Formats: sequence, structure tokens, C-alpha cells
Amino acid sequence: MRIASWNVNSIRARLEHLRTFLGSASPDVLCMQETKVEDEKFPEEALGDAGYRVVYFGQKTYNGVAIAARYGLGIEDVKKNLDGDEDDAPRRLLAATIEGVRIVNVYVPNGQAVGTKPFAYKLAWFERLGLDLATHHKPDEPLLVCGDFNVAPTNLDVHEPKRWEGQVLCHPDERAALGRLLSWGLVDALRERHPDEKVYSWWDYRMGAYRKNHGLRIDLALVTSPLLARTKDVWVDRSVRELERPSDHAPVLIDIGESQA
Amino acid sequence: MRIASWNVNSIRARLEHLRTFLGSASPDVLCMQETKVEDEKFPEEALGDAGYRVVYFGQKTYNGVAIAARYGLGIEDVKKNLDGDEDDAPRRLLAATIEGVRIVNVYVPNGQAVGTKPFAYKLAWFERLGLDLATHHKPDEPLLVCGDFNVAPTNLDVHEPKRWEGQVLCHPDERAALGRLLSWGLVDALRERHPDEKVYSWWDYRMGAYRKNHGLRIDLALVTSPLLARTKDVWVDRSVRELERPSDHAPVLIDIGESQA
DNA sequence: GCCCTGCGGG
DNA sequence: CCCGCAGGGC
Repeated sequence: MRIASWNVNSIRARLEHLRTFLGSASPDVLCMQETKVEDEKFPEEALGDAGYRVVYFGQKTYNGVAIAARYGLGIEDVKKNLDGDEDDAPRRLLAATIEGVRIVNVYVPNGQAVGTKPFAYKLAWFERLGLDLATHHKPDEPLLVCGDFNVAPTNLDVHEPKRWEGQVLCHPDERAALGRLLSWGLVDALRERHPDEKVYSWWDYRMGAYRKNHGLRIDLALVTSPLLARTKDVWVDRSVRELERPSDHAPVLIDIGESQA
Repeated sequence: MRIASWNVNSIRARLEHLRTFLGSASPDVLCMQETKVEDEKFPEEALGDAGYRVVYFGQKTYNGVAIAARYGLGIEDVKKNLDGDEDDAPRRLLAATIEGVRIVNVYVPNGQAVGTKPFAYKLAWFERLGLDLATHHKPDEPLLVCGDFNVAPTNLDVHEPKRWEGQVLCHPDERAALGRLLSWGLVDALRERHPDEKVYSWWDYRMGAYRKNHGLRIDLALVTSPLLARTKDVWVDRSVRELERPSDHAPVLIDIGESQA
């Protein structure tokens, strides 16, 4: 089973690229972030025409998450947002079980700048995500937590660590929060498979960052040990980041083999 | 010599279509309206790459006119706006002499709604245009006045005259104003050559008007008798109106033969 | 830079 | 329906 995660930066602005990606990478499941569309206006038909059933949880202008799965795959036990989130909370989490794999699709708050209220909200959101996982799951279940984490785990995941040191996306407090999440029983699958590779998933639209490969790896696939054992490979597909008017993120993909149970 | 007139509805939003049109119709001269760009930001290079020299007279957001002529053709005696227009007047007229033909490129005010102040301004603009022509030209000169006139000359130029009766673009006062312009010594070249054809040049973006061919002919090529004698044909080229994200107008083209003088 | 939301103009 | 613009987010 191939699962992809992609911050599309507006699903309506990215429909053509979405078709291109589904056609070329052919994932069985696609987790999307920053769909930026309320559910009533979600382009369900376009996904259907491409051969995917989709569940979505979005809002106007900001945030919004969705999971598309190839027709024939069941999408079970859908969960929206974190426990305790009010109805008007930013829509940042969508979880579902597909082919026995629990998939938690997250769009972690960006945090704006270190020391701000949004930054505190981001750190708290990480803690609440940890609580959520501990409440509903165990580290020995096949669980994938993927999405835009808005944190580069280590300096290996940053093109120019000096320039980013202490900045939002690279701050020790964010890395520690991610670390606590991992310590529960998750592994950063790409880094596990490719311990030394410089791989990025996001390049700022500004300053010609993509052209210069000034990127960060902030889109992650975290897996429990039973899923890690089934993981064949993890990689970033830059092809859609090369197109005209792309999302600022490239998709992360993970190939998972059959369960031996 | 082939001269085209096209309301592009933002030249920057239409650059790709513009290249397509110049490549397929291959006009020697292209008069554009609603360029919607200040002169400092005019995409002169794109036109140059396509093989055209260009003069322009535009402003931010609204209006704006330009004339492109194939390299090798001279662009002489450029005139901007009507006599008496202040510097801050809407930029709606650009005239130039090319290959001995005086070309007056106009974007007549829309008029918004009958009875409004903009409507009165539109009627006054027509009168001032007439004065301008009478001041600077004679009906026995080779003169072309082309552009978006925002008037459908007769009900033959309207897909559903009943629905448009008395409305702006079809109101008797506008038609009379256009009539006075013609009475000075101009002929509606397309109608002269095709007396009974239903031909439209503009279709509202809304209500699927193009799909239903609910159009109006408001883009005109008016010629003096010496030019009429040289006119081989006049037509509307719908090809660029069929593309994705088109202008709401289609170009009008006129083919003019060599002077016998 | 590129996305969103309104708004005003057509 | 499709432009432009301004303002905010990332």
C-alpha cells in the first residue's frame, strides 16, 4: 500500500496538479493538508473522477485536511480534530483506518514566530496530539501519523541550519515537542530509512528558494514499530513542485507491505 | 495589411492567449483595450518576443489601451486621449499612423446603467470623440476608428433584442451617439460587408452566455470611404474566446489592401 | 510568492 | 464569471 502526504496549499487551486500527482505516483491513499475549503465546496467530484473516494474536514480560507483513498478501499472510523477541540477550532486533524492501518493526518499549527501566542498554541497542540494518540492507540498497532508538522526534526533537515537556528520550524522547543511525540512509540520513517540524506519537502515561495534548493523537511511520516517493519521505502516526490504555480510543499510517500499477521 | 482590435480584459492575465492570437491570426497591427496596467508595468518584452513593437497608454486597475505593430512597420504621430482630457482622465484612446493609415483605438466608457452619471459621461465621450475626429481628420483620409464601443449598433447585433431593449449597450441614445459619429464619414465595416450576419464580439462571463451564444457586437471597425474601398474583409475570430480563462471579448479583424494612390 | 477573502467594475 | 486591488497568513 502506497500512502502519500501533501500540503496542497488550496485544493481548488491545485486540482490540475492533484490529477497529475495521482496519475504519476498512483498512491492508494493521499493525505492532504491546507485544503482551504469549506466542506460544502470540497471538489469531491474531481477526486471521484480520478478514482478516489475522499473524506474531508475543512473550513474557509485556512487549514483544512482530507484523505483520499482509491475506490475499493474502505475508510473507517473517521475522527475529526483532537479530543476537546470545539466545533470552531481550526480544522487540522483527520484520522481514518484504511486496510487495517490507522492513518492520522495532521496539519500542525505553523506558530508564526517564536515567543508569540500562536507559537505557544503550536507547542500545546503537539502535547494534545500526544495525549490523543495515547488515549486511542498503542505503539504496537499499525499506526501512521503523517502530514505537515511545521518542524524540521534536526539540522540535517535544514538547508542552512545557521540561518534557521532558533527560528520557528527549527526551534528547540518545537523539536522537543516532536521528540516527546516520537518517544511514545513513533519513528520518523524517512530518516530511519535514509539516515544521512538531505531531503526537503518544503521550499518558501520567496527568494527563489526552490531553484536554490533552500528547503526544509517539515512533512513527515511517523510510524509505529509494526508499520516500520512493513515499510519498504519513504521518499519525497518533487515532480509536482517543478510544475507551474505549484504548492510550496512536495508530497512525501511511504510504501508499506502486507501485514504478516 | 491586417488590423485586429481586441478587448483583452487585462493584458497581463492574457499574455498566453495574446501569443496564441498573434501566432494564429498574424495581424500586422493589434489594437488592445482594457489592458489594466500602468505603463511602467506594461509587458513590452513579451510583445517584443512575439515580433511586435508596441505603444501603450494605461493605468492601474481600469481601462488602458495599446497598439502593437509588427517590427518593420513605423508607428507615427501617437496621440493619447481626447483633446482637453486632463492627465488623470481615464486612459481610453490611443491613436497612431501606421503605413499611412490613421488608426484610432478607443475604449468607449461602458456607462454602467442608463440614466446614471457614467451613462451621461459615455454620451459626452462619444460627442468629444466626434469633435476630435473633425478637428484632426477628414472623411477622405484613410482612417480607421476601432475598439470596444460598448454599443451594439442595431438589434441585428444583439442575440435577444427584447431582453436588451433600452438597456445600456443598446439604448437609443447610445445608438444615436454612434450614428452621429458615423454621419461624419465613417462606415461600420463588418456590417457593410456582411449586412445580414449575426456576428457577436462580446459574451458576458456570467450565465454561460458564450456557450449559448448570447452575445453582442460591441467591438467595431469604423472606416472612412477610402479605407472601405480597400477593405477586403472584416470578421470576428472566436478562437481565443474558446480557450481556458478567456477575455469576454473576441478580436475583430479587418484586411486592408494596398492603396491605389 | 502565492494563497485566501472581500470589494468594485463590467 | 473574471478582472483588478488591498490585507493577512505562511
